[in-house]
Amino acid sequence: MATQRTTRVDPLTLEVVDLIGTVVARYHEEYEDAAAEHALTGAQARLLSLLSLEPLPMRRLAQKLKCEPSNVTGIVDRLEARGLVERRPDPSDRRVKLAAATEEGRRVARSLRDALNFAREPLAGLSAEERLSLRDLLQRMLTP
Amino acid sequence: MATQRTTRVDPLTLEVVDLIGTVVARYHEEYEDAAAEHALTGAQARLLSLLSLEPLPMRRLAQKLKCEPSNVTGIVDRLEARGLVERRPDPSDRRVKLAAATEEGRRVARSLRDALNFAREPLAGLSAEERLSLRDLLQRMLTP
DNA sequence: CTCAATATTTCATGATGTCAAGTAAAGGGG
DNA sequence: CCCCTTTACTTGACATCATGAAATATTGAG
Repeated sequence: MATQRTTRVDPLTLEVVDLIGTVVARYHEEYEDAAAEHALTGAQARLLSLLSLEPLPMRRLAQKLKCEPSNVTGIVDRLEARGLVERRPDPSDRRVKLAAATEEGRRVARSLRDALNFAREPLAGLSAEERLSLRDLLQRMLTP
Repeated sequence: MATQRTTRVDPLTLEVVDLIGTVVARYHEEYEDAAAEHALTGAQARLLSLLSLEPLPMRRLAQKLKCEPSNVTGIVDRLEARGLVERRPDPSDRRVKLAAATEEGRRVARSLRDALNFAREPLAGLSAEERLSLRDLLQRMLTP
């Protein structure tokens, strides 16, 4: 009874899983740090990045962030109080409010993105061929 | 002035960065889901997983979780209230409190780990050779 | 027009996180 | 031995994030 379940998974897979865990931890740390340098929380930075591409209804934001709409209300409130985001009426549906990044908001989002790209320079240590290989492996991992 | 900064980064690198972002999002989602199935939050699951290996002083937990010690107090409080973790005195230093997983806590941690390994099965779609290749690429990415 | 469905907000609640202040113990220098 | 600084942990106050339930406004179907 209670045979060792760990023996079912080969060591190489465990090693790769562990490495991915490390990548995830590193990524998050850098994201939070970059956000903090702009006096933003992680959630605020993610929302602002989404809005820097295009205005979105509150409901769509909640779907993209995988959280409740009532939560989005608070995050947008705080960004709006700082002049980074504004609410606009949707001409085609008066129930809907479109959240949109202001000029200042887009500026901050751009700066944030640059900081992140800089932080991710570790990729530069890989040759073009290796990056191609990494891209293919990640793609196959994500679309089974 | 203000030359396009995006032109400095090649499209392949951006693509890989984007894929990593997707992996990170997927990983987090699955981790939170697995934790929620055990009625744990992400933070509680991470802390319990650490303690399932060995008891640790509160201070070390804060370092591992990259947060303030006062925060760890609350998380351990909640896990202790559910009988998954207990505080023990450190014989060699009476200031220190060692947090340790209980028998039940270790059981939950084991179940959580199995659920995660199951969720990460996408790796199974890669051949041993490909997993080796992925391991090497990730390692080189992480240790520049 | 009526009524169910949808979009958003508000409120209550809990978890997480920070910071500052407090308590207790360790450890060094006189 | 007695200060005095440092260290470990807890407590309290506060902000953010997250959920769920209830309220409001609007849409759109019958």
